[in-house]
Amino acid sequence: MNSSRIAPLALYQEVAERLRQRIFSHELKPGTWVDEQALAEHYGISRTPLREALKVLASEGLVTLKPRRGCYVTEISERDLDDIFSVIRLLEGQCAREAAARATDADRAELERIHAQLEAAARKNDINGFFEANQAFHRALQDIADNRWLLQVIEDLRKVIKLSRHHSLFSEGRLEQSLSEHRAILGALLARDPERTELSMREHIDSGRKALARIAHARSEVASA
Amino acid sequence: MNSSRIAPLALYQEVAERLRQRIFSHELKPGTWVDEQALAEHYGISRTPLREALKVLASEGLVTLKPRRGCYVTEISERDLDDIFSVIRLLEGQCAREAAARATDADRAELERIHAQLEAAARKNDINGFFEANQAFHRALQDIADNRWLLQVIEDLRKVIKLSRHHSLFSEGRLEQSLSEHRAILGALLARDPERTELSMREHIDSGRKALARIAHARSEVASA
DNA sequence: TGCGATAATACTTTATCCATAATTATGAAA
DNA sequence: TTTCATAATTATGGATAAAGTATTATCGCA
Repeated sequence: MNSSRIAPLALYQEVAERLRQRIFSHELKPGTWVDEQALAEHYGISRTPLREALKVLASEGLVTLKPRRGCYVTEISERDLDDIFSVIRLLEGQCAREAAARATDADRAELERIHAQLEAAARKNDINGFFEANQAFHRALQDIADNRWLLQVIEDLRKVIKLSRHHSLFSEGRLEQSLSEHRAILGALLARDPERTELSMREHIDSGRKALARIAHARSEVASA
Repeated sequence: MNSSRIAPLALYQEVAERLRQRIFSHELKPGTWVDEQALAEHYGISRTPLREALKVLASEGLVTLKPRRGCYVTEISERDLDDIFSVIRLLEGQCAREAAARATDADRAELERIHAQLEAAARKNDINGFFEANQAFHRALQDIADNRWLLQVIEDLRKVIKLSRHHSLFSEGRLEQSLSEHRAILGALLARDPERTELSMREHIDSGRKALARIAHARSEVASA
């Protein structure tokens, strides 16, 4: 990313971003109460920008504001994950379809370049590298689809998914599976087949959900053992 | 709606709702600057809850906050409308599909009851009544689909559409057309055909977009004359 | 011993004040 | 006369303080 910021972002935005990180890293656990006063002291700021940040996070669904009761980190159930994935599947599918329909030759070349990074990371079993390239690929598709409202909605929902603890790429064999799904998506797109691109993407998302469910299942097995 | 509120909503929520109304009614026009100080005085409150309300509206996309530059009512282009409708079409389509798959007999009866109100309003050429029944129908479908994340996203996008000035039902012949589309949706749903229900809904949304475009076109004709 | 009421404490909420940054207007110089 | 620079004014963004409400704990009465 670009660390040089033209428009110096407001304090509440800075705070919102830091809180997102802490929530995603589960330093702030789902269901726990957010102590405004302690947080404000911790960051060395007053409670005003902190509260504004919490309003933003609330409308992103990351925290839940209970009037007169304070602020709690949102808890995401398996049911929620099912619901969210069923929406993302639609949206990213549409994204892929649009991208396939609109991609220029330059776009296609860029996607192939990113996919090559994905292949390379997979060969080295470099999970972080794979994760990065994966994100880049999806972001590139969104850029090509060029619909800022579609993008916005996907981003918001993806943030919520991040609340769930696990990283599906750590699931056994998930990396190889994800790679082959990406090959299918790219193949369909390069073949200029929007319909097939959309279907491949939907399968990819569905498969991501299943990987996440496997981890959750494995964890609950361990917990009850 | 239920006017008896158990949890007394916070002031910033009250303010946010009032501002939404003023934005939707175009008392606050798209593109115009929002004068915090004047608004706070107008409502007889301090700037703090007002600022919190603006943060909420900003994340709904109704206003745009420019750092150190203040707050502006979002302007929606025809391009934006195209983009937003293409997303809503997907989401409401999915909603309809899910509803068709899950509806109980009681649900079906309720939908028929609401549809009857729609027919009645159309016969009386009661645009407000039609509008209300229409909203009720879509809301009922969302309730049956029972996916709070899907619902949330649809609501947010619908709010943004409301920013555009016009009411598509005022378009010539739109009321009858909308009614017949609703008949198709209900028919498919009662026939327990999720696929056809989804397609009917998509056509309904597309047709709504076209009606809106006709109005915008007619307005620009008038303006240039 | 249990339940209810009252009081106290703590946290959310709102208001006021202050500082900083941006924009506009005016004056001077070219 | 036009442009650039500087100063002043205005609005945003942050902090602190005060008030109101909710919850919890303790005490008294049944």
